[in-house]
Amino acid sequence: MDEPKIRNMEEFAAVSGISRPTVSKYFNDPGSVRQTTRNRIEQALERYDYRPNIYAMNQNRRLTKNIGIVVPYLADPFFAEIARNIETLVTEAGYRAILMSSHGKPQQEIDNLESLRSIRPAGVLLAPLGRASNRDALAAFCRDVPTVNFDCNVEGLGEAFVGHNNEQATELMVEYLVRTGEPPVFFEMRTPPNPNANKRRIAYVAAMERLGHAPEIVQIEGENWDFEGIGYREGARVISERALQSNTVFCSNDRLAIGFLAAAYELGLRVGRGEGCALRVAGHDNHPYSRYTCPTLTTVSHNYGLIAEKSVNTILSVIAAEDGGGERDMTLLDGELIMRASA
Amino acid sequence: MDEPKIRNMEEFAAVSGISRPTVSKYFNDPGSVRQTTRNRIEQALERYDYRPNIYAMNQNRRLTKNIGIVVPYLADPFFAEIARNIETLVTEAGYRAILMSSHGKPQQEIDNLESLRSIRPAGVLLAPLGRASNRDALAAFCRDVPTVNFDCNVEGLGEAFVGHNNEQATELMVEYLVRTGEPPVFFEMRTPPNPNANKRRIAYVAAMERLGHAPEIVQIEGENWDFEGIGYREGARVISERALQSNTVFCSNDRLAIGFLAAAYELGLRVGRGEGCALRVAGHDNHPYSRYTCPTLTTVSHNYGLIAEKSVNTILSVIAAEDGGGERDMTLLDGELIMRASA
DNA sequence: AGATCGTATTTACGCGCGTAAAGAAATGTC
DNA sequence: GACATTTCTTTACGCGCGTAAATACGATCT
Repeated sequence: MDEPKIRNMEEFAAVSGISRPTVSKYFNDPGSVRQTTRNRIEQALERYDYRPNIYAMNQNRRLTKNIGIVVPYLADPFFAEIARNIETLVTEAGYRAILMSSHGKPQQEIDNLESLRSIRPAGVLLAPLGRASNRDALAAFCRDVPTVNFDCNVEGLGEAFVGHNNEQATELMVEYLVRTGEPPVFFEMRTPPNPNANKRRIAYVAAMERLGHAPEIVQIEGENWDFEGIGYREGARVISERALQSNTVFCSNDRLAIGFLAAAYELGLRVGRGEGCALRVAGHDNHPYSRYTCPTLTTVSHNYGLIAEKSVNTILSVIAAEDGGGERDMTLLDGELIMRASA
Repeated sequence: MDEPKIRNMEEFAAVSGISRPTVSKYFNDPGSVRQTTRNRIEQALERYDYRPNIYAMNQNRRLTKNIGIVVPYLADPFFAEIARNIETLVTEAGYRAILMSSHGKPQQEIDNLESLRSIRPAGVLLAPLGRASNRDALAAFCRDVPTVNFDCNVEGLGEAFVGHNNEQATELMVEYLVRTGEPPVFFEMRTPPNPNANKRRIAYVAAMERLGHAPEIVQIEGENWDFEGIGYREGARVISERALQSNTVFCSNDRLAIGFLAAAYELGLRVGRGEGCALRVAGHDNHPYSRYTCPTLTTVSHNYGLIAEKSVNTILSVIAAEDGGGERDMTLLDGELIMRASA
């Protein structure tokens, strides 16, 4: 890096011996200029410290190089993990990732999208809150900005949906639990914030009936995203009231299961599949903390990597296609049984 | 909202009956125009859907309204929680928060700062990785951009530091543990990624000596940010090798403790302070998951709210002051003992 | 009523870059 | 070597807004 500070593309073009429009072309797509000129530019880039002004660029470009990522709750390591995967892929594709969390609040979700709208992103990857989401506002946003919906499906939202195959995954677990012990009861919130929960309940019922067992569902109260707290409180209640019709509990998600396990521990119930165990508990999601529960949690894993990859590829191709045309395609990725100690 | 789309500030100024420069002034600071003109602008704002182009604004403004937030590891709910607090305050102050995670990787930390630099933020709130950070690169960034360093102190970095009082907090816990049972051994990583760990070890030694006990430190191997995994693996080793000189273990942080508790559970050790318990385990941080461990984790809490508040206030005043002048001031916020079941 | 002060308006320029058009130069083809 | 083709240069304009300077206006005060 030399001393003379480069102030703008004009000056940089001068020192690299190339015209400004060509330099501009290079920055928009390095492959669009001849190899020899590209070399000259890149040599100059090593000698001088210059980067195009991002605001001036985006002001005039029809499409920015920004991709928004909106998740419902970043303090949940599950979403943090998916977001991390997506962010990496987005960056590798040469885009700038803007990560936003709705913190479980519908208004924040709207605000995030409005904020994104003002930076004119090329595309957005959106994991909606679900039940609490303002559908109309989301739909209005998706009409204006290319959007791929992931994790939590909202009918008709965005150009595509990429998510977890709740049916397959639930069936996998039910089958396993039935095969290895008492048929499970299903433990969930009465009004889950996320529609995945509904899919899982329905799949549970279907799987149980298919296997010739009567489905039993325990629906607990709780309104917010403090799933562990809800699982703990209601788990303790359900256990002490002996409201469980089976010694096997299939929680709608790992966070509820984490709370449930804490409650079981506190009440002195031994959880696991060996003798001497009073209860089997299973979860769903393969949450980052599920391997450190006591006992470690048997669960069904999302395919984190593939969900991220497919989501990013989809939004990139939508951006490249420039039209919102075509069907809204849906991709469901299969889950995998993670056998640990709790069931 | 009426039909005629407003395309720019010129048109908006026309329909609101105010000159464009005055409208510009309004958007930069609504309080800087007369009440009557302000009313007229805000009336027009309700009738027409207009927002200034963010890129054109930032291109010319000397200072943008962006504030960067960089944390070492967002998949850690501890940082997610602090980030959430900070983000909220930044937004309330009328700034746009740009949240970035270094994912535990020094190169990513540099990349984040470089990326931030290109959007010319008014200020940055930086929680560095710590030991692995590239000090020179961070320092170079802080020379150019007003920065407040938080959580993990790097000597001389930024205009100020806001963080947790590790000395006070550690002493609090040591005193409690000594008072209620056997003096604790200190369980930590030999080469912790974060300098807070060093402060805690030193404070532990000092507190033990002050109370007339010989400090005992167990240093375990492990290089990355998978603290639970390290605590689990090494906790299991230490327990089975009977390498602990006390029945009381004070873990350097909650994530290690979470792993340790999982190991103890698996090995059949009962943790807690009642009779029949083989071990007491304490942590440090009041990690969001520490209330759901088995048993629930006794720990020392950060003052999340105050750390966020003080950090944001500091960066705002640095931005307002426009100079990097003055001392680098340090704020340490006291921790609070969180008594739960594990110790 | 005139003087005074705080605001608003008018005019004008600049920011750094995208992009279009026309012509020049380099490259590839036979 | 002549030609077609690709790529670069030159020139020029526009994007939407910040901001400065000079001027005009209105409210307030004496």
